[in-house]
Amino acid sequence: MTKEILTIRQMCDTYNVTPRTLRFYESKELLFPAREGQKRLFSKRDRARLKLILRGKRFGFSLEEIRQLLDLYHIGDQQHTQLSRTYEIGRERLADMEQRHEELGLAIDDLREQLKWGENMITANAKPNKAAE
Amino acid sequence: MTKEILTIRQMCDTYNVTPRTLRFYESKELLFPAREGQKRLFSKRDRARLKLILRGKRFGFSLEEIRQLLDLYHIGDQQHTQLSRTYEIGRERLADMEQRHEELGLAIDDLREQLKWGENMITANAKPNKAAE
DNA sequence: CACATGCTTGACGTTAACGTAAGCTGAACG
DNA sequence: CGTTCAGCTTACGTTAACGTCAAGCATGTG
Repeated sequence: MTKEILTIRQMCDTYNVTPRTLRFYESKELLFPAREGQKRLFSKRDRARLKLILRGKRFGFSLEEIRQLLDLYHIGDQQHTQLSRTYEIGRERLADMEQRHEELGLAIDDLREQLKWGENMITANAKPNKAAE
Repeated sequence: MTKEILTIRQMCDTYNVTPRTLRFYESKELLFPAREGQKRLFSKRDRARLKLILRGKRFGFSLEEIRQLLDLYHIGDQQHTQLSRTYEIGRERLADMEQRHEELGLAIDDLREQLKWGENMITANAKPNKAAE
């Protein structure tokens, strides 16, 4: 069974981030580790949130955008202040992500094409000079 | 037929960026507009590059990463200094993008699930309180 | 001609997302 | 008991990607 509670260092090693980063996320209200005296303790929920944060970052979302998404994911836990507003934000983000997903697919196709080109250029060194400026 | 050459303002209006941004990209060697006296003139190729830049940004790539990709796209035009190195970078980026594409797909599914949840919570106001800490 | 318009080049300011260094605390160890 | 270690807070530093003036040409217009 995976350990229930992790120290900051264990978190860092597990998710490959620095202590500074975790404290920073806490200061920005993306994480809410418990305290044992001074020390931060990270629960399973904190880890889930961190995973979402890191994933969001890979997609180019800002921490502020990610925070809103996190609120959405933990919609059950919070007081449902402005719940429908939060929900609305979620719909928007989802649409955005779908858009990006599609664009990214196209970009990948493009790049693949381009790399085929490059392959030719390397194996054969033919450069037909298609068109002058 | 779309106009061949655009001024900086026309570029800005077309692609919804500021002059500062275009000059900045030039200073970073992402764009190479021609000059008529002092003034910058943006060709079709510049526009293509700008489109790629903006697309790359949406995927969370840094300008430096994007510059490398652009080099790749214009691999035919450049002197092929370190051509195979450039090619290699392209392969890496491609793999990276494929990875993100997949992750993004998963994230979208997750978020969709989550939003179903939220929908329940709004229509019916039932909150079963699944598990205590 | 005066002046507005559009573009130019500096150069300093700003925000996000941390990095880094200084100095304090509390448990643990020889 | 001294110190080593892990973690804490406070605070200034840094980088990327522009924003925001300031001041200077060129060109057209009343």
